[in-house]
Amino acid sequence: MTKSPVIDPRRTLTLRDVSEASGVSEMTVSRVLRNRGDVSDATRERVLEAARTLGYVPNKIAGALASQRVNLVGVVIPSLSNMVFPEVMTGISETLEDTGLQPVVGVTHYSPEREESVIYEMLSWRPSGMIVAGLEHTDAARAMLAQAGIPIVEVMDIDGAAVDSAVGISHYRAGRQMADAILAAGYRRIAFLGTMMPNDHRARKRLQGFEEVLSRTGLALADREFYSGGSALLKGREMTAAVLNRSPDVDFLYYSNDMIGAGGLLHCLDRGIDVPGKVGLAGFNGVELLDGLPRKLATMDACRLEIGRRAAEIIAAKHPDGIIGGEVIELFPTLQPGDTIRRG
Amino acid sequence: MTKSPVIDPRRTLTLRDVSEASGVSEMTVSRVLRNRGDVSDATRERVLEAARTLGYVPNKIAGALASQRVNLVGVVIPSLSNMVFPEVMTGISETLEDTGLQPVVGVTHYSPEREESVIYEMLSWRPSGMIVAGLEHTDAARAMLAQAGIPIVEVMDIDGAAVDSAVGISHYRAGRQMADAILAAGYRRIAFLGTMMPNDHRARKRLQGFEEVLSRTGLALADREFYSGGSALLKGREMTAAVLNRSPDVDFLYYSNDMIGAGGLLHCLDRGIDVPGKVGLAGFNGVELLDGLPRKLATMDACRLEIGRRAAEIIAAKHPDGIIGGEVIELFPTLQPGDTIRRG
DNA sequence: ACGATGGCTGTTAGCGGTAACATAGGCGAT
DNA sequence: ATCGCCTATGTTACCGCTAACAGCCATCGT
Repeated sequence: MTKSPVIDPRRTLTLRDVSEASGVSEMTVSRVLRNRGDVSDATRERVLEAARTLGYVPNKIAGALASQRVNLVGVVIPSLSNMVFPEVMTGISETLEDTGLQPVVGVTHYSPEREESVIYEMLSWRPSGMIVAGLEHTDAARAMLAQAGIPIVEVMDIDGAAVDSAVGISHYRAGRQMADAILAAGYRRIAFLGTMMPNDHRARKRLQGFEEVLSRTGLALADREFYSGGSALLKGREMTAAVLNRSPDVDFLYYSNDMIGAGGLLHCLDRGIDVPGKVGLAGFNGVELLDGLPRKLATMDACRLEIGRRAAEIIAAKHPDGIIGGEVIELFPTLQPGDTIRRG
Repeated sequence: MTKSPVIDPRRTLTLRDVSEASGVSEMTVSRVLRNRGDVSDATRERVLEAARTLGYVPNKIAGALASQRVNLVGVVIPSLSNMVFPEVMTGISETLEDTGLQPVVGVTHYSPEREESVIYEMLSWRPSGMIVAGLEHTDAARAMLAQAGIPIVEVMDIDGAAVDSAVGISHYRAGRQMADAILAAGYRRIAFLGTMMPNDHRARKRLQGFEEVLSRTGLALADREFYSGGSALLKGREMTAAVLNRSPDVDFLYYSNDMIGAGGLLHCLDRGIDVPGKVGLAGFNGVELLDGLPRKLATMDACRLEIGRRAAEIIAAKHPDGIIGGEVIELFPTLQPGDTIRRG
């Protein structure tokens, strides 16, 4: 607006302002503020002093455009409201901390279309890398990621084809493993309780692995119950009540996540049901919340922190020039039997 | 690197590529992609087709620099791992959704220094607005925010001086209100259990209000216990056990958040303590987790969703030219007595 | 027929930095 | 003194896009 030479006191400052205030060229100021190249101590002091008193904040937009370098890493996750993704974020942040890279979060609410648009939006800021939850994306999203020319890490899941790198666990195998443990403990009439969401591919894969093991033993799920939305703990209670009413003879409840599992556990204890004698329970995730429950729910930890760390390491690794990528890192969750499965 | 005229197939695309592929000027392409200005339908189609087949993703860095407009809103919060801030985020996202603005999250881990650096980092991207949790900041951070020339909204708390606008509740008053309710129910030997963190100013203010009411009635806290880190639910149990051992005659436990309150409640129920007859309990926040507990913990909701919404509305409101700002919106939490305070 | 009008497209000049190169001294070795 | 070389600083040319303005052409009223 103001093209007049009159100095607008509310105009935001530029390098030129600092340069004039300290009597050196803009380039020198730039060098001081980025700690790059040789600058004499006297000059450095003068510049820093000027920048400080003016309250100069550099414009990274201009800097990024000129240098073709952006210190941002896009992180695309389905949700922030269940404990799992925040913990992945923690792992990412920790690891990125001393690399100068900064995570930027986008949330998709489990919608593929939203995911596509979030990815598009993020790529338009030309980040140095992208971390995306899951392997399932729209074709357009996959194409954009593949073309972006930056490291891409798909996290949480490794059952499928990755665009570039991947870090996660096999949910399919996790489901099988839990089924094995449950069968080994002698349970036979097993019910599944989980989310309705058709786009929660990881829960789907766990269930698939789980059912495969059952059917190979000549069994099938005795009952199943789905939910969506609401307080997971409360939903867990309600679903459990529904299942136990409908199928009084079930002897095991397999939940797609720990939160509803915890609700189910509380319900069983309320009803005075013998856990794990009459009914066993298991969840998934290994959330620390469980530590405070009256009885420890059987679960499998999803290696969330570790996944975040490893993903960030891949992004931060300066694959100098030749972008290598294409790593797939499988982590192995451990079964935590807790107190809700009969001990062999 | 490649200054040669040879086309690098991995070079990222620019407007020029789309312009050449569709036979119109860059400017026209830009207009099509932004839906701005008049473009004939035929041209529009041709451009969109070209952009789609090439897989062009605009460079917002260049766009932002040229237009001096950035569709980002910085959101600075202490943590993602307790349910409260994600819910504020939800309110913000919802409201920003149809404004073209996009939230960018930064996490401070309750450290003022980290907060300062996160704010600096964010301002250097020249966002359209900033939403920052709390009113307590370093002098430098406050100065940067004040000088930024964009709307600033400080959220959660209104007990103090705002840089620009503020949306939140009075935690001081919330503490007083809870104390009134507890005293009214006849409890007299009251203990406080809360976080150690010196930078959780809101918990501090609640406690301050709480103690003021007690002391005005000639009472003082019968005991107090602090924690930091770890599973809040478990910590709640442990702290509660410690307090009940040390001070067997307390008749009320006031927790600084619902999560430890829930742990405390579970502990009391385990021990078969008469709640709320012998011992009453109350927390703070109104997290939906509580709905699934065996007994509903008394709490006060912190209006988190609403705070997020109102803050985003202030940012999104196109205060055309004349930046008005300076609004302070106080919300009023409601006391939810639940089942853990004796009913008068 | 003619300027006025309006729809559509192109041209020019930056936005605020940084890479790359150029330059001015100062100093020791020859 | 001459040269080379290093240190400290300045100059120039963009990065990829958009605001602002300048054309051009068909249509329209008179």
